[in-house]
Amino acid sequence: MALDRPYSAPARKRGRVESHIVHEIMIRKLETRAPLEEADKDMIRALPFVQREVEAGTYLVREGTTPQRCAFVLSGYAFRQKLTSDGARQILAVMLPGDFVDFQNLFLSESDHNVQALTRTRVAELATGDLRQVFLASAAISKAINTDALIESAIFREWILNIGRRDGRSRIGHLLCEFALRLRAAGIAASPVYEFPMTQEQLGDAVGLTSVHVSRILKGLALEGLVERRGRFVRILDWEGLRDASDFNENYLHFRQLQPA
Amino acid sequence: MALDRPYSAPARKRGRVESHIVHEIMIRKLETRAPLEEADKDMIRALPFVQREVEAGTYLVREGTTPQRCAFVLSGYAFRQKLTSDGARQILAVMLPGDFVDFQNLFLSESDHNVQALTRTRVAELATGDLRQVFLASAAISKAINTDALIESAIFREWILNIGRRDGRSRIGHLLCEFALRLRAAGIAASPVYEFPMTQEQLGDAVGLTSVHVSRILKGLALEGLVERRGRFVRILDWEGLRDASDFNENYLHFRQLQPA
DNA sequence: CGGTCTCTTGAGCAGAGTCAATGAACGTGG
DNA sequence: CCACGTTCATTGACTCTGCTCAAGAGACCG
Repeated sequence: MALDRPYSAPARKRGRVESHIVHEIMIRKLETRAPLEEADKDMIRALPFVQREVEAGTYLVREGTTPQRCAFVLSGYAFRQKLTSDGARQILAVMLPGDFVDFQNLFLSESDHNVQALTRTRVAELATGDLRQVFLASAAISKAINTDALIESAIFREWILNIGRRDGRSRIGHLLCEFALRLRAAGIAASPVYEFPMTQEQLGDAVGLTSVHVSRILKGLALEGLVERRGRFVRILDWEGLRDASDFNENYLHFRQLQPA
Repeated sequence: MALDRPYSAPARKRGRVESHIVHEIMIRKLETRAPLEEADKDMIRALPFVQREVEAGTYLVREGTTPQRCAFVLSGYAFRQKLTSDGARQILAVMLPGDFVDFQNLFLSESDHNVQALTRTRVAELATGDLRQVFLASAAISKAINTDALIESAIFREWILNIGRRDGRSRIGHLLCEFALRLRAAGIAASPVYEFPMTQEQLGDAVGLTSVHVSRILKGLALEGLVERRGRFVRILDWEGLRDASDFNENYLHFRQLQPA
């Protein structure tokens, strides 16, 4: 499989994000999860990191290992993945620019799944130990990190429902709706009608279908005028129609998740 | 459906756990997630709670509401659940005695799923606001709560893999293996070979199958000598055999999850 | 411009669903 | 303590969604 590249892919120089900007992007992300004081922000600004660009397929976390670094996605996409013993792959989550990859492992000794780059991806890597320290040192940051992990959990739950109880057409549509809204929330796409680079095999691995069946479903959705297909990109044409066809309700994404007091 | 009882089922008096014991049980649970200082334990001991026993089917959390109380399971079982628009139910998680029900909603304003009692269940209910306060006041407690939520996330991920990429027989077997180990870890069953009270419809809703098909699969597993069936209980007879047939690997349960430093 | 991925399409198959009817188990009230 | 109603489990017959296998066509990249 083309996605099985070794861990240390060559870092690239181009596209590098200015160092102090990286910290501000991280802070902006955490502030969407919980309000931060200036002192909290300074703790984030003090975190050292290494920036690198990795090829599609590069492993960022391997199942069974203890992650020493936590990547923060600057550009490109990454995904969580796990295999059955007979080699079937299930994609568990997709991470967009502005997502921290490894809050899920922050206090667990061994990762229970793999994380790979979906496309060529630029990440800033923090030391997991540093992250644990700021978690323990600041109540506001621990709240933000915890909230972020809880929102990812909410998405896991919706995926269980999606895969367990919806038919193929709804599953695919639901996934596309989710990406559209998350891309918009991350400031990557201006409208909910957008496109996303994933092969049909990857789409299938994310919703528990084969690539052959995904191809047929996408063809059907295109014939209905709901989506448009161009290579490994899918574009949503009719947001309302796709949302209705997919039983999609955005509540689980918790865009307005801050609890009252 | 018999499970649709109103929120406030009558509380019962019998089986009541002595009040100070409840706090110690909570502390013991949190200590399996992170070490606590005496000061942390005292904060837990200071938390007021209400004890009540609810019938099977009673809702502990409703989707779309803001939970004001967080239940802690003293005896019996509870489960998370979510419905599609055409009424199909997916069970997302099962909670055992010693589990906190609502860390998943601690910092989210609206619950994205329902929680119901699976059997008659005794719970201690804490005020969500109190819990948030101790989270913010103690780094050790916030670490314990966060770790607990991360382990539940790890189980969500495994369920996505289970439902998305395993056949019916493995799905059911996998679920039974998981319960066996979690029951043992919770000190409820002495060996991994134990039984669990769930109807076949509930089993099906947990793994994305119909009750009819679950019935056929259980019959098959019984014929193979892997499990024994008695009414709504299933008992594992051949642990090794079932584990192999189910592609089960306990790593995702993170029984030894405490990270080094 | 050749090789490798990816996508498409057909044909046949099978795992799981649906519908329906019967039987067993259980809890409760008379 | 028995009768009854309800819930749960079982089984058969039939259907269908989604899988497998396979071949060929694009598309993309170096």
